[in-house]
Amino acid sequence: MKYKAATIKDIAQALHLSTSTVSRALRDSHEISAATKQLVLDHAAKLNYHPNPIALSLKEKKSGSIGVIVSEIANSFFSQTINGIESVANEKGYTVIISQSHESFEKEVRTLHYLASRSIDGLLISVSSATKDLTQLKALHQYGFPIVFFDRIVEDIATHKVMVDNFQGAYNATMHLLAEGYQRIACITNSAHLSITRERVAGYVAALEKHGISSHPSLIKYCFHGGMLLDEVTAAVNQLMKAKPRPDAIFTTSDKLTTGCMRALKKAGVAIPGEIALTGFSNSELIELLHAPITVVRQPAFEMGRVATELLLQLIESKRPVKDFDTRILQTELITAPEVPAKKKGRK
Amino acid sequence: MKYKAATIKDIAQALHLSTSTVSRALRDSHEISAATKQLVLDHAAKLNYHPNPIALSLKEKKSGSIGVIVSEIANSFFSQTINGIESVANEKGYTVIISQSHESFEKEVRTLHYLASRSIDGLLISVSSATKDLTQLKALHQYGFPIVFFDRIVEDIATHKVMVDNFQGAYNATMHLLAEGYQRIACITNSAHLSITRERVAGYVAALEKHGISSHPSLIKYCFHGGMLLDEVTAAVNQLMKAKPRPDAIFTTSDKLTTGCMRALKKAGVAIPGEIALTGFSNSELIELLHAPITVVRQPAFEMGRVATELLLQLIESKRPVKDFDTRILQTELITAPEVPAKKKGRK
DNA sequence: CTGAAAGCGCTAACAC
DNA sequence: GTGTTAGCGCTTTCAG
Repeated sequence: MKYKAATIKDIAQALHLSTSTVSRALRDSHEISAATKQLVLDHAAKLNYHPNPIALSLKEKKSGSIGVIVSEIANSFFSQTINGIESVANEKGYTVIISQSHESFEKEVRTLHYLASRSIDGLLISVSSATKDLTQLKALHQYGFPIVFFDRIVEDIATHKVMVDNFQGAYNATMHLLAEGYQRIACITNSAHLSITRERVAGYVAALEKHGISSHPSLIKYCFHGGMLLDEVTAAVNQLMKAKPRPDAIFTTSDKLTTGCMRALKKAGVAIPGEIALTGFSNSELIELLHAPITVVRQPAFEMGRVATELLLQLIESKRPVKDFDTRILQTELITAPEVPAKKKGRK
Repeated sequence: MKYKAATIKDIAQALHLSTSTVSRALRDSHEISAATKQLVLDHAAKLNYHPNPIALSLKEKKSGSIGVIVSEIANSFFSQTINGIESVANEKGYTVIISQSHESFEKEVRTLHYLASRSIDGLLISVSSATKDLTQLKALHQYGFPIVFFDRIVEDIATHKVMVDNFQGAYNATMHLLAEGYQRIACITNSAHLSITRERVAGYVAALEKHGISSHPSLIKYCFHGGMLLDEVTAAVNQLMKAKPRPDAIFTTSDKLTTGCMRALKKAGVAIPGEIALTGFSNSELIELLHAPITVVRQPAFEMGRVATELLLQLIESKRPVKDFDTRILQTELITAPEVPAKKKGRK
């Protein structure tokens, strides 16, 4: 059962005009008499006429929609980013088509093809933790297809990029743990493929070194699936718990890892912050309600979405090929948990 | 800068064939010789040809996309539902266009027009808490436009609907509180416009009555914005805290209200479950990590998304007008929190 | 087996 | 000021 919309032709026939006259009247062209315009407008209203965007797209060779690929919308960081994306896109009359990769490379590629074939005008993407092969993205990019990366950047594709100062965010978080007296700080992080992983781990290592502590590879755990699989995080946590001497704190580099880690610690019966402290990246709004209201690194997600979308639309609407690309770095915020007296330990 | 895709015409010219032959070859028509087919297919591959979906849509008068309107994707329940929707839609080759109403009626109407004008083939909607005027939805529905309601149903529009047994879910939650010995149970709920509000409140009242307790209007607080505004929830909580005698438990009827209530109680310095117990609808995965791991009513969100989408596609693909509509009722699950000894009080 | 032509809804030269 | 025509990419009669 189909909804049959009124077309310009319907109006033209009813009014004994040509379609072009109607079209022009509708677009308020100066070469149409006021009388005719009124006639057309009235009839259009009566028929509840709406231009068919598909026909328009065919003609203009643009669809008015942009694609977004994130790993998971059920993730505070991404849903906040999407809100930012949506706010700019709607403002400018674009539709947003959201797709999830669920941290699977295969799903990402499929989605990519799908979106590209759905004739979107541009793409915003935060690559999956499993993405190591960039063939598809590069091909698309080489065709001149507008792409903007956000959060999880791909370094060797030259286009606009938006991210936070990952190094600094991780550095601050680790420094915070050090300042509280923790000394043996482990790190649970995402797939090593990701730019954010490298940068965040570097920040963590730098903070340790600043305190004269050398990082230990066995205390850095990479989760290939970025915490999508709880088992992976649990395994990492359990290994850390068995290390001798046992770490007294953990730094996690993403939302999913932070909550996954809490879950694993809870299951293992390890108290936070009593037995081990935890600090990590997270944009979850429930953090303050958690059993252990930990200190978190918060990213300006909404802002990131806005900026990325502005850059993308700029790319899309540019008349000539853009050759000069921006990399926008936003700042993170360290939201410190209320002091838990029992937490202090060690020297200092 | 635009990506110029190959068209059937390009292939036809290169091969000195007509566009219709190419078109047929591509669709593997039986009336094309194997040789020609091979020729066309090879060349199509070489040119990385992909049919233009917009041209197809124009012709077929269907876009292959469905619209979804929810209040907020940054809400566990809705993001899980969307995953369910996506899974069915992708399986069947449909694109999902997600829009948020942010619990605003104006935004919802704007979105509705927008989606309708973007020529989506059908709509899945969970109305906003502020929706009281159904003119737009009814108009769309009367034109024969396929719509399926989920979660927040609109009763007087005859189409497929998917929801949980709200009455039973609320009843079970309230009975759980009663069984634990709480007697003066308040209720913080959504806008009174919503079907789910009425049903959940009814379940709550029925449970109380089952225990010979009559419900008291002053203990039922309606939040018009469904918890989108924390102030609204805070005000409700504060009023309840001032009631004499003070309630010993609160039942909340949605995700946003449940967490909002926890936030408000925390700010007011009221301990859960020490000073007041809390139970409510929630699909958040962080519940078990909360300071007070409360008992929650969980909805089969993913499943709800799947079912709703199946019904919608059925509507879309039906040859003749559907007159026989389903209302699918799914069951909720009561996830009880681990016993906190201090919680028991009162008789029983 | 293949081609020519029309049409989906709309806009934009190009007439008159 | 208004009409005619062509064309966006594709499918589909209708002819050969």
